[in-house]
Amino acid sequence: MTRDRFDRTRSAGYLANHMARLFAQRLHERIRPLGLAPAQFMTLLELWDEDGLTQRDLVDRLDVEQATMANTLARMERDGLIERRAHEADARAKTIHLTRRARDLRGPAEAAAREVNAMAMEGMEAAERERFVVAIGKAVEGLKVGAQTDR
Amino acid sequence: MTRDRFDRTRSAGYLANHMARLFAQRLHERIRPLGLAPAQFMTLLELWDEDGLTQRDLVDRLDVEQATMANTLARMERDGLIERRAHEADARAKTIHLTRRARDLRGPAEAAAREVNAMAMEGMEAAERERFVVAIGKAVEGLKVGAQTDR
DNA sequence: TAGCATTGCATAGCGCGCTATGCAAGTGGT
DNA sequence: ACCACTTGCATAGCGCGCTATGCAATGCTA
Repeated sequence: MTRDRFDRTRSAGYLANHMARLFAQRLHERIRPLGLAPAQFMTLLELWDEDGLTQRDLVDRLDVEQATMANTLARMERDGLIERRAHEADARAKTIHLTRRARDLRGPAEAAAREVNAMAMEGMEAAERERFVVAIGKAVEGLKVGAQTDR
Repeated sequence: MTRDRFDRTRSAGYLANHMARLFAQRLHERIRPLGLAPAQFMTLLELWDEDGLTQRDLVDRLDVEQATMANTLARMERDGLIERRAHEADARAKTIHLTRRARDLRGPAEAAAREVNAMAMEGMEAAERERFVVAIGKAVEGLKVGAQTDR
């Protein structure tokens, strides 16, 4: 018996990838004039809320690998968005602090992100948007559970 | 007046990025044993359906940049998944053909993808899953419309 | 307190998005 | 036939995911 052909246009995974690429493109073209890239914006969202976090804190909150965050922070430091200072109690760690420049970008950058979110959900009613966000959350949970736990 | 704080856990764009990373991770860990990476699998989905496409065809169907596809195809050729032959009518173009090895991977690779999709939608009812896929489609449309058209 | 495991971070290497370029081959208009 | 425009592809360079390593600082425990 022949299996159904795999239809990428109905595959949640394929669609999720496509959607995420488009989100990143629309966001990037709007925040590039500010000197920002998507992962930097994501990182700033945390730091705008709470300054002085460690790399470890950011890794935990944003769910990326430590090496990924290390590189993103290196680019942000290079671009004058953050400074790293010695941690008070732990000589291994460093605390991350925003520069004036980074602080000033909050308004325009968040506005850009809201704009992109609005574009994406333009064709949905309020209740539909709500369900959409909830559903993505469920998918995230389902996919997290399946992570390799054996390390 | 102070704007609402931007809450990433309720931002469609942030969630979309997170979900897509998780989808890619789960898929990759399942198809890595087959010698495949996610973008290669995506490309194979088209070629399993129709062999002998050109790079241009793949770019149009999968909505990635030409340069991205060129690199993905180079890796696939290096890994013995495809061969490129001279196009019959156009000396600039090449047609892409699957190797035996690539053809044989269809079953296990598609099974892996179905498995990951199932994980993601485990916590949803049938109707909810349907709405989810439809909603992602709407988001894709909304985000595509906003693409820079001025080139 | 000496020794070992854990933790925080950096770095190398690779997949895969993107933009920007460049070249050769095809096409259309005069 | 010629020239300009377009089209198909390759390449360089960069952002940002990932795994795998390595090192120094910390913590735990015998």
